[in-house]
Amino acid sequence: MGFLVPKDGTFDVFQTLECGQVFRYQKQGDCFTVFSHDKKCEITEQKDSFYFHSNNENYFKNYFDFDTNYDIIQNNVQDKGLISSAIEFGKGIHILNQNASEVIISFIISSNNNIKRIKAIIERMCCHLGEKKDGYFAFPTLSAIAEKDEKFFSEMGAGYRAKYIVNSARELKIVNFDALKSLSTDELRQYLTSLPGIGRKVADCILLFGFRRTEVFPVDTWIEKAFQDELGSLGADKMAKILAKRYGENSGYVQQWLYFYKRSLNVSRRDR
DNA sequence: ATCCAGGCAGATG
DNA sequence: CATCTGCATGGA
Repeated sequence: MGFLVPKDGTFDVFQTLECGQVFRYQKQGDCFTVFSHDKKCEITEQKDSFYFHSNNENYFKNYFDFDTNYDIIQNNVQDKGLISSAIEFGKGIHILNQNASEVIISFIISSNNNIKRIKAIIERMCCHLGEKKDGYFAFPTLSAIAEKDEKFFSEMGAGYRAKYIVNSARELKIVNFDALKSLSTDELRQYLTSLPGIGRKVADCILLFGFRRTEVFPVDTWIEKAFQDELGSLGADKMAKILAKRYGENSGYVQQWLYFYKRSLNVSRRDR
């Protein structure tokens, strides 16, 4: 139950998992374990290939997005300077094809929070509320979340976001996600921002990571600082519109390269 | 002790 | 429309 991906420079498991798009993974030595919804995958780095081991091989072949040609995208982004440095630094990043409801709940938790704590909150939620699998817990379903109350998620450490998690889940559990996927990006952003705890930035992360809308450019505190010299102190919202227009369909990729680059230079390795 | 972390909601000009 | 403030929590 496994497959090999050769190290040809177009994919790197460390960069892909550490670039901030996913929170539910672990690293032990040269082995990564990733969880998506109710599924698990172990990735071992070998001399000249990555070995993927899972009971859901096809799911993770799609999850890790091996059908996108990242060389072409990188060549199409012709910026010099900062962007090209960021691409060189993170050229093995793939944008994952994640479970949409997991992304929504995870990024509600992410707001005004740090990655280490986001991961801990999500892990506790899975242990207490997720379906028990063989040796791990699934991400909680929207229905399971909706049955709990605000106090429960406060006890998970979610802070003031506890009520956002419950109330958004209670709305989302009756939503047809196939219908959401058929909406335009602007329509889908408008719907997402109507949910409690979801503003422009969280919505853009959900659009990119949960619905693969690569024409959005999420602007968080790191990205905002990276562009303040050039664009000044607009708000994050205006900056997101300007950058999405500038980079078009490549926005999401450029954003990930930049985020990973800037954050890696400023965050110690222990803070993960 | 103050600031910051993948910001948002609500109140007020 | 824009700007301002409070907010849970924990690490630096």
